[in-house]
Amino acid sequence: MTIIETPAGWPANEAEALAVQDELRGRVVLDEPGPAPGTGLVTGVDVAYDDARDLVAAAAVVLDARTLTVVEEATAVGRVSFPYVPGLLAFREIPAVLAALGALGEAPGLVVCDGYGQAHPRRFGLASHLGVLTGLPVIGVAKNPFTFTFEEPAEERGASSPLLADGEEVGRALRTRTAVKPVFVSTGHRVTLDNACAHTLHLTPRYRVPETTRHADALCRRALKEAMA
DNA sequence: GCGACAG
DNA sequence: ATCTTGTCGC
Repeated sequence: MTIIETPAGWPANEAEALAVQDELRGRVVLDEPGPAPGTGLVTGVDVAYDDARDLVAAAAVVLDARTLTVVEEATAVGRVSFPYVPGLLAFREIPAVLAALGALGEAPGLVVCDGYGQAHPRRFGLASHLGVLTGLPVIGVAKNPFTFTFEEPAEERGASSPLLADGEEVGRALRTRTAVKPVFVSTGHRVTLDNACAHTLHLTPRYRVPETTRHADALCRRALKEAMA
């Protein structure tokens, strides 16, 4: 369990955060296919909060992409560095996520995070921001549609429908379990949307949300409780 | 202007 | 995200 340090020059308010998104947005890479699904390593990251005590805990869980077994885990705890503001989630989560990723003893491979990447009001959600700062391939799998409207995908697992913004497909509502509410996939950095959806399906052999986020979610909650005790 | 809004 | 009991289902 390492300590989270807020990066120097981290935005102190919404105006500064918006300026940072504007500045970094152009560094996103969208023309790389990304790693092949089912090969190499896949790392899930997630963050838990206790705003009353100003505490935050993050977890990074590395899985073997082929077997979906846990290969390594890392956690980090510290103080909250930004409030939750829709559209600025990255500024709240990234310091913690970077600390957890940095505590790993090996390269994370593909990173899967909760939230959006390109499917974002300014095309620079958490997954894209994390990708630009780390240089790693990153995708975002969100549990809620945020501000996007979408057509209900067919009932079968694997069915999807586009998330549109200005007529462009910035993400997909993807059914990972038959007859169950879809998840919302978008690419963050160095991965194609098709590939991001393929990865998401590989990571959901049994539950609606990816194994990576299930492990990371459980671990960061555990880390937060330990930090309080 | 008001409400909605990833986690 | 988080506050929270029981409950239906595989």
